[in-house]
Amino acid sequence: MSATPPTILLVEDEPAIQELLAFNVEQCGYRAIRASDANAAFAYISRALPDLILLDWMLPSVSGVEIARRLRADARTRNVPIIMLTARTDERDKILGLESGADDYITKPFSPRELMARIRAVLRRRVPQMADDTVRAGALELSPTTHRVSAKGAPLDLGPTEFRILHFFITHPERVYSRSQLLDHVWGNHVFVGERTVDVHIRRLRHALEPSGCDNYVQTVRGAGYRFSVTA
Amino acid sequence: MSATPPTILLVEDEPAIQELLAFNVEQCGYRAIRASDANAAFAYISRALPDLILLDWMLPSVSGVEIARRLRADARTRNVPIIMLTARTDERDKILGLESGADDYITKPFSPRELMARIRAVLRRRVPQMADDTVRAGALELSPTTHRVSAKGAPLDLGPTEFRILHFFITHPERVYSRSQLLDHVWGNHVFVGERTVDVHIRRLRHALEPSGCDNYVQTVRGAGYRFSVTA
DNA sequence: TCATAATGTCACAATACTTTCATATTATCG
DNA sequence: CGATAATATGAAAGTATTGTGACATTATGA
Repeated sequence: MSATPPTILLVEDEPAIQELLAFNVEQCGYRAIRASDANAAFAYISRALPDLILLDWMLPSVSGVEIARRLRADARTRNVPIIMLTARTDERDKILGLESGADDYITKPFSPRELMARIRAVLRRRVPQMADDTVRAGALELSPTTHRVSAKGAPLDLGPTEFRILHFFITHPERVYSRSQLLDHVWGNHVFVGERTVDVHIRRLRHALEPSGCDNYVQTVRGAGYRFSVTA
Repeated sequence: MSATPPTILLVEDEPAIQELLAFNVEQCGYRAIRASDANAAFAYISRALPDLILLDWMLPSVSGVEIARRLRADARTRNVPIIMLTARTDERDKILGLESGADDYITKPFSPRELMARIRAVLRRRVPQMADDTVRAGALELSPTTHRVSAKGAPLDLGPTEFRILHFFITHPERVYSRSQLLDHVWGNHVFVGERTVDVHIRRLRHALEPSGCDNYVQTVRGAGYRFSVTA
């Protein structure tokens, strides 16, 4: 989250604009990957999934719309957020951009501020942990920026790992995550840590939530993993 | 989803525009709920979550931006898509709208076509990510991702095997499966488990379904096996 | 550097679940 | 209607999964 900055793939053929994008993106603390055509873009994507793709509408050979369509067709890349860059402003284009599966679009010339606002907005809804918003669930309140947690207004003392687990849970409620999924999401991809370790940290998290009665938000789903839910 | 049309909550104080929105929305086959201020909106939301919220920027007392912020902060409402309706077009407004967590915005006066295209786009990208792999049969609802089962809305408590059996049944209704076929499909191929074991789990499944009266969905076909069917 | 906190791992306890088995109940057919 | 086979049911034994406390190891900060 704050340890590894979100990676943004820029697909843009004009070097000047590509440079401008990269500068702004990195200015905001994101990692920028450059690609000047569809081939380069897919080459990168096949190796690692970016957290977001900035896609130029007009590209040599394969267009941005076509790239977006292909990304949406593949299960692996289906959920990667896409922001479309376009010079046209008329209504049909907007609609096409949205219909093609882009999460948002922005028209050239764009202001850096607007670009960044859109990037943050898209990241916030697609990768909730990435946005540093204060999140709430039931009686719990967690603020990533101040790194504080409170239950019913009373401050809680959590270790770093418990904090990250709770943050992940609050931003991904109602869904069961296996131990290995939690390891991937909270610890980082493919760590060499035993799965039972998750149990222990879940236990510590529950222990910290116990005084406020919020410990039942963290639910065991036998044979499947854990689920965070405000409702029993 | 296709059985019950998506519900769209309209938060708009001007009656004329509210009516216009409702007309268009219902024209598209959605269900429109009207609210003319923040109180009415939250009153509805506290009872049931809409599939999407159309939110006017300018509202009496509590603004649309403020409403969006509150919705995004709470885990329960965090994932409800929001489209912001605004009369202003200048950049700062756009940014505020996005920062507040809106999924999209549209400026007044809007064309019905654009409005509908945006609604569809937002619904398309938001719904599939949340567990809409939920399967239904009669009064039953089962969601693999949240690992929850409910009958007539009331949550059910099932063991792992019963959960898998019910999942298999709901996705393979109206057909008789022998005990060994069930063992293959639910337990896994060629397990060394006695066939009578199936009976026991069927019994437990029925037992769990009994309070809701759904136990007769699981039917015995003497000499052949079991069949799942909503109709007696 | 030392003191302190955080982390991961293990062993064992506590549960929840599965399977089997013995027995009761029900259906089917002569 | 009775004999027989198939299914239902309850409970006990067996198995797997999860909870928990203690401890060694590794970061972190004064």
